[in-house]
Amino acid sequence: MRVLDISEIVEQTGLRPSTLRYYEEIGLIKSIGRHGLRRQFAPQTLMQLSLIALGKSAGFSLDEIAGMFGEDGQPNLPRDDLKTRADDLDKQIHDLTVLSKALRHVADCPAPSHMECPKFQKLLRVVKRYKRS
Amino acid sequence: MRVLDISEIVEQTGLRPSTLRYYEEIGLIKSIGRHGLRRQFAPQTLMQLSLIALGKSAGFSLDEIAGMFGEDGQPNLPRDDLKTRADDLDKQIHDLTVLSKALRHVADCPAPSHMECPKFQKLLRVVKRYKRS
DNA sequence: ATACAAACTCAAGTTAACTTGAGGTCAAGC
DNA sequence: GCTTGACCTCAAGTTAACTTGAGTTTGTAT
Repeated sequence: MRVLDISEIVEQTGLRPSTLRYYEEIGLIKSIGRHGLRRQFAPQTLMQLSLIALGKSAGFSLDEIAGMFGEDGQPNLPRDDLKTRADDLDKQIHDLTVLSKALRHVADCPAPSHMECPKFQKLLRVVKRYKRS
Repeated sequence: MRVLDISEIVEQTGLRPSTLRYYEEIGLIKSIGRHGLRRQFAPQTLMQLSLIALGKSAGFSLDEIAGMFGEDGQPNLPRDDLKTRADDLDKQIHDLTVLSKALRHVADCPAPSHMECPKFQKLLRVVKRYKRS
């Protein structure tokens, strides 16, 4: 199993070295050993970093993400938690879709001010109803 | 036009008073006057706060959101900016959708460890290809 | 053997978005 | 007219997620 230098990880992920060291410090990833001072990473780490990036973009905190990996670095979560998280995500996706549509509409709306546009007002009402639930 | 006390805003939005004062401090919202010491808000503020919440959940910073309102508190953005933002959102929606699907799949997957599941591996590859673009 | 680039450590600094706390003020009810 | 509770101000503290910087240590190339 090939080992990766921190610079290779940097290159492949676009993350900064300081970020990787920080991730290791908080236990989010682990280096597999050292070559002199230099950290060596397992190739699997790249996959972990993909998942971490994905999780972050989904709005999870690093702490939460850390909880999604087992001691071995393999993804590991009880099924119910996973479903709950997926539900949260779907909710967020719905939010974002509303917002995206709102923005696109506003961009094309001929009404002099957005608040005068009935479609925009309707979107706001939808948001409000949704947020209350 | 009725005015709203901070407590009414708190009740209707679920935000904390300190948050509202903070939002006012940074110029995100404006109070319309005072009753003694107490801030009075226009009803329109509730709509603004809806948009702010939506923007936040979409990953915008308060600074960015502040830039989306005109001096009068009406939404206000150049069309190109709006479209760019909508494109960003769609990208993020795509991300989240991938993640949601991944989570649901993992929750139901019979493979002993997730990494052994071909579907999971495919998802990771998709993520990776996507992130590179 | 020497130089050097690339890592390293460790403490301290940074930014966003709030929260907390101590002490002050006021409108309304008794 | 006095109390009280809801607000207020202002400075300082908090958390997450990193970044920066100063000084140190190598493995590799000359």
